[in-house]
Amino acid sequence: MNNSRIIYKVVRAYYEDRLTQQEIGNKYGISRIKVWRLLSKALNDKIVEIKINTPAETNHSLEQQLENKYGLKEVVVVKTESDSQNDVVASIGQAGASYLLKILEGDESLGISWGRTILALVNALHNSNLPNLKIIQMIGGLGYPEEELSGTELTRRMANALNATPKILNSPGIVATSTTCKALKSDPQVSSILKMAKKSSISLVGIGHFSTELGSKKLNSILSEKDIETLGEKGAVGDISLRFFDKEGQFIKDGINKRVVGLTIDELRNIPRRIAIAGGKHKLTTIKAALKGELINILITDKNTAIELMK
Amino acid sequence: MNNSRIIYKVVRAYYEDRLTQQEIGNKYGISRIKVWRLLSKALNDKIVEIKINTPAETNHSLEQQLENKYGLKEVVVVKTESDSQNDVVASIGQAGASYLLKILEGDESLGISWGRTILALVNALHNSNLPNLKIIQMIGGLGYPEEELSGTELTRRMANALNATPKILNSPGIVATSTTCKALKSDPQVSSILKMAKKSSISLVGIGHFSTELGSKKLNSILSEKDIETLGEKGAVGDISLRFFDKEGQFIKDGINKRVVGLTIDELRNIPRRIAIAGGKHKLTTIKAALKGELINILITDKNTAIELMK
DNA sequence: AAAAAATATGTATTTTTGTTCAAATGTTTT
DNA sequence: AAAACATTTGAACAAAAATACATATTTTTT
Repeated sequence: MNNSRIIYKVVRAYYEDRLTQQEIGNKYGISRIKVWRLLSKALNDKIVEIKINTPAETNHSLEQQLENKYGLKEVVVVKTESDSQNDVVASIGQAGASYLLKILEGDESLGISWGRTILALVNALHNSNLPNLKIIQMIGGLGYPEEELSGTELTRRMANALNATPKILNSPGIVATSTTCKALKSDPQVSSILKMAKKSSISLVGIGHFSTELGSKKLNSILSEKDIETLGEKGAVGDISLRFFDKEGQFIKDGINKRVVGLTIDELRNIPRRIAIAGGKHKLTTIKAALKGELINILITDKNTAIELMK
Repeated sequence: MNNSRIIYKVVRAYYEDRLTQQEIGNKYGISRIKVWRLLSKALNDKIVEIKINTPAETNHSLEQQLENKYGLKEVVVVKTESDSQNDVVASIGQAGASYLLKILEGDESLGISWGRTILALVNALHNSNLPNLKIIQMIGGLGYPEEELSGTELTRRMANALNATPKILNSPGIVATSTTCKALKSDPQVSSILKMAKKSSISLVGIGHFSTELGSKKLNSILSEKDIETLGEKGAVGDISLRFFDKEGQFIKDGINKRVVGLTIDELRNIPRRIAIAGGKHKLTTIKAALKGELINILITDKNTAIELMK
């Protein structure tokens, strides 16, 4: 057998099956020393890579200050490498993943929304084994389904990583007319998931930034121009699972609410532990609003945002 | 010192600095056996993770058939796990990364475009050390600059991973008027980068799929509706670095070409080694067209696409 | 505060891994 | 085809890591 093929078998046997070099040698009929040489080569050629997961450094005093100021159950403040949106998202995603793994008991329901930050969290999750945990998609599909960050994909991937059960909401997140929406909501498949979502003990959401300008690309492809206009006029600054609110965190009443397939704002607010994961400069006003409206009670954010929130 | 802090020091010392457990024990004043226990714990708690990079399996006979049929310099055909766009992109990205590392001599210029597939490639790159390599951004910034897949970000990240020199094109990829475009192109900063790009010995591009329908979201946010309409009328099926072509791979002449800050189609075609990385069902026609027009001469794709291309 | 239980630590021993060196095999040059 | 050179191989040894077991320390319970 060719070296280049056997090296992968050896590497697997050593690191995954935890056999000794001698055992591997016997198994494949090569000398122990050759096994060792293949393993060295693998390390050298980066066929195996060793990754050290340094935990995000947190800032305890800021966390407590924020908890007190806004009356939150828990706050996680991570120091970020740089202020670039990419870094911030990756860091809070990682911190969010650790936090989640820490608090999950294994026998509960977790409703999740969607977005870049949640994607980062999912990417940072280590594999775990929580077979009695349900991951529930709280909002219908948004964006393009082939995208990594579609709610469905995120739900599936998260459930996969945790070895939990995914509960997929088989519906678009927002539809053209309230009639369609009603019809969907009365569909047994959809309604059963929404019922479950409503009873979740924990929710995990991103906080969407709203602006009538370009730049809020996320929404541009989802909402019509007219929707954006009316929401803007009514003072929307952001959304959680497509429920929009103004800068005081007050819910915005609008026809759009009758076209969203997902939990209502009250149902969202009724979930006992509501984790939001959001950070970055441009989200400051929106996060503040969500806190004021008590839409969430657990916040995972970056240090800069935390400092600004304390001002 | 607290366990939870020292464990990271120990892990670093062991895996990064390659000290023995005894040496680490002496260094931090703890017993060798305790060092061992910390290391076990680290492994258990996934503070260290061991990643095995299985190379993408390739299909040699298909590769050769494609090389012959289309007269290509080289073809890489990867087997993918599933047909989902995510999987395909990740797999060809990985294969592209290996291919690139294999062919790079270390003393050349590599022009790159942008897109999801190139992002996947960059993500799959191992760190390397090619200080004499230049990574040149061939097309101005597109999409939202804070996005991971902006050309600038990709160029920077790739250069970073390879320890090469990034050459950033400080300009939008497409502008509103040909006058602006001319002005930009005459800017010394921009023109010097474009000159370098033109002389690259290798180019690495994605193949953009064009359609007048929704779904081609990539372009929707970049081109105006009018642009899309006229391109559609002229039979555009795709683009490479925003140079559009029809289903025969023939370049589409249109006013839009005077508004693109990037290499011209001829300049692109003059680069000796033109690597395209693209796959997935919906890109079939577009890839075929690019091959017919000899816009590329090296192709990295997935098995399904390869089979379809052979029909 | 004493007893019980759980957790942490260290010594001694066994097992596994890493290194050296000389012989064997393969490759290139003349 | 022989010589010169490079590469691969495995036995023997040295070094390091893993385990078992006994003891000490801390935490929890009574």
